[in-house]
Amino acid sequence: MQRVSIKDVAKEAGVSASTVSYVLNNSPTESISAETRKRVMAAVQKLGYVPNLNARSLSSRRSNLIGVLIPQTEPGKEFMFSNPFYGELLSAIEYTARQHGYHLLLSGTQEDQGYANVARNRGVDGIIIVGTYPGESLNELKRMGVPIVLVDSYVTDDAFHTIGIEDKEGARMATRYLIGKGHQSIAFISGSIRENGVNMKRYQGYCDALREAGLTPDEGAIYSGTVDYEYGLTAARQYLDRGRRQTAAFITADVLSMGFVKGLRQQGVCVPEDISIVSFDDVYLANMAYPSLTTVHQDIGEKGRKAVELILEAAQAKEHRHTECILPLRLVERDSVREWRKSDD
Amino acid sequence: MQRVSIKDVAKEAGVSASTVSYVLNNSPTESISAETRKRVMAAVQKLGYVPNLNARSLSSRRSNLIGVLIPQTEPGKEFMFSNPFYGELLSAIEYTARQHGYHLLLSGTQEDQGYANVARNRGVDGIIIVGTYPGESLNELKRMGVPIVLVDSYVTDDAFHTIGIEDKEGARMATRYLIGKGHQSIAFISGSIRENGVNMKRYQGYCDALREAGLTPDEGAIYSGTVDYEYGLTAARQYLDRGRRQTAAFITADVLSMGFVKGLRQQGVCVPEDISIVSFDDVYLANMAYPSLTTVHQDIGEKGRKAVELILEAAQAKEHRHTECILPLRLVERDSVREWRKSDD
DNA sequence: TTGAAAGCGCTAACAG
DNA sequence: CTGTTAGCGCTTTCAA
Repeated sequence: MQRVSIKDVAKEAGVSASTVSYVLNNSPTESISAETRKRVMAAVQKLGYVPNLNARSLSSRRSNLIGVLIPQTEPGKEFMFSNPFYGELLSAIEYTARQHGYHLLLSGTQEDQGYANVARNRGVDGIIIVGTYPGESLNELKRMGVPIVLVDSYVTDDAFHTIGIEDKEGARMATRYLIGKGHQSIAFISGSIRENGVNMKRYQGYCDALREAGLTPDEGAIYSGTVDYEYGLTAARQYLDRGRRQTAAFITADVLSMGFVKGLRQQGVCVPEDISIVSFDDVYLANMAYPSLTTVHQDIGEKGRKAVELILEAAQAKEHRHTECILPLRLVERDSVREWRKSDD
Repeated sequence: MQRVSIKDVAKEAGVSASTVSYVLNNSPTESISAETRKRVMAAVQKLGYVPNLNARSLSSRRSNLIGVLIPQTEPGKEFMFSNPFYGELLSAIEYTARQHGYHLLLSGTQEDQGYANVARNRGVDGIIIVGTYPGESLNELKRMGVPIVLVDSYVTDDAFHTIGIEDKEGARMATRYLIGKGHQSIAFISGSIRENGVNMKRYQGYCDALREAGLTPDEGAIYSGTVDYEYGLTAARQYLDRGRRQTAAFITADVLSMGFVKGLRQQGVCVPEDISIVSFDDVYLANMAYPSLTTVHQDIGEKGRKAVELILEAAQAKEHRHTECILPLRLVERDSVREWRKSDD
């Protein structure tokens, strides 16, 4: 039972409530005598007082709460984490926030009423949004006046801070790697390719790499669906149905690769013997997989950390200064690619 | 900018603030004329009013917030989700909570100050705790007077509601299955075996099954560490070091199995040819794995849903009534087990 | 260096 | 059926 309030502490310490507040907040404007401070702390200790953060944010207009919005992959589907990427990211966010004395208000996407209310409701100090959202929802949020960090979105609006990775370059790197291994026909497998989305950029990088090598991107080599294991299976089926035309695939997420590999294996097609794969993300799955996945590594932990830091900085800053942060990528070589020579065809 | 308050709405609608409050809360004690209600709703709409939940919970003592406590596997380690089980569970919790108009306050374990403060701070309406915690921390929470649901804990204290699975029976089922396939020497691989923890129960179930079959549990067949991929690798090394004495293993988590299988493969030992495995959880990993894992399936989604429902029910109830919920398990046969005959030895 | 007082935005008796 | 009033627990001028 939360019974003890600041008044109780004040009484116990023989001071006023405001004094207690000063002590607890290390108020910079007011200075408190060491003696008083000690008495107050003693009272706090004795009564086991814990400030009520709701009341605090009501009067101070700071909540020490960060709202986190994670996409619900499929509308109506309850599973937020069909991609372990989100779990890893959320972990990093939670940890960093906690280190800074912030708590997390977690929410999946609310199709009906939008997230804006949730956030306003609770007076969050900032919002971290993962993934791509319809522009309207974002506009709603924009008007809230709290810092917003977009993770992995290419929405360009100075109202938002963004944190992302070199998607295009990463895709280029992956594709070029495959080409370097002798592959001439390379599939592109991804979630939906949307404007402002990461898959669009990755698709561009993929095309760039092909063209650089004098190859022509082929419509029939594109597989696009949702970012989950199931679609990986589906893509495998499609790949087989279309006649196994490519000797390699660049797949934009490790979960997708998992499904793809599995789907192929069910039909007796082997990775990397029959088809080589370079994947993307390097979530822990990539290593667990068999064969372990050669993949474009991104620093998910850093992404989460940065996201929180951006929020915190922005909350401090007097005027809004748009910040953009791009994290580097690197290719991790594992076992899902093999050299392809003319003679293999 | 959250500028519009209940007063603004009241003014706009030409009524008092309390009337607005009544309308918005569908207050059962007060009845409002259809006319007034309409005017208020119109004003709300027009001004884009969203109630401030902090203020609301300050006066009503209900926050519509559920605290969720997820274990940080290793102290100091920032990764909350080294086991996808947590991600799946959290998804279900979040989704269910949202359907009921609740939000989630997410926190990893705070070694230093305990979670009690976090919860009290924010005045959560209930707390869902996943995993096993030191008794002292729980006692602190107990005194808070909000419903608490323990997920997967065998702490027996009427102050808490619990939701779990038939751990012992599940382990027995798994082990018996292996025995049925002709295995006489079966390893037990798990996270730390702690009092009140699930692994203790599973260990018991494992032993029971052995004894039922006239076999004797063997100290040397026990591998116990942390519930993550890395320990799976380690266990594999240990298994090999100890001379590959068992022809099968019951492993208490799919992530662990992933590591174990991988660790074995690195040394050229194959599943199920050289050793059979029955795992536990049936997270999505189990299916992705190669070979896909024969595992004890638990309904993680249901676990999350029930946890939220228990909180909600308890919050409604006038007097505390201890509730306990045990979910059933079933074995899912996949590809990680093979029949073992005498001649194979 | 401290305290009094006002108020953050909302709810909940209690009147009327 | 609706308004008045008094807080919820805290912060924050302003004065002393």
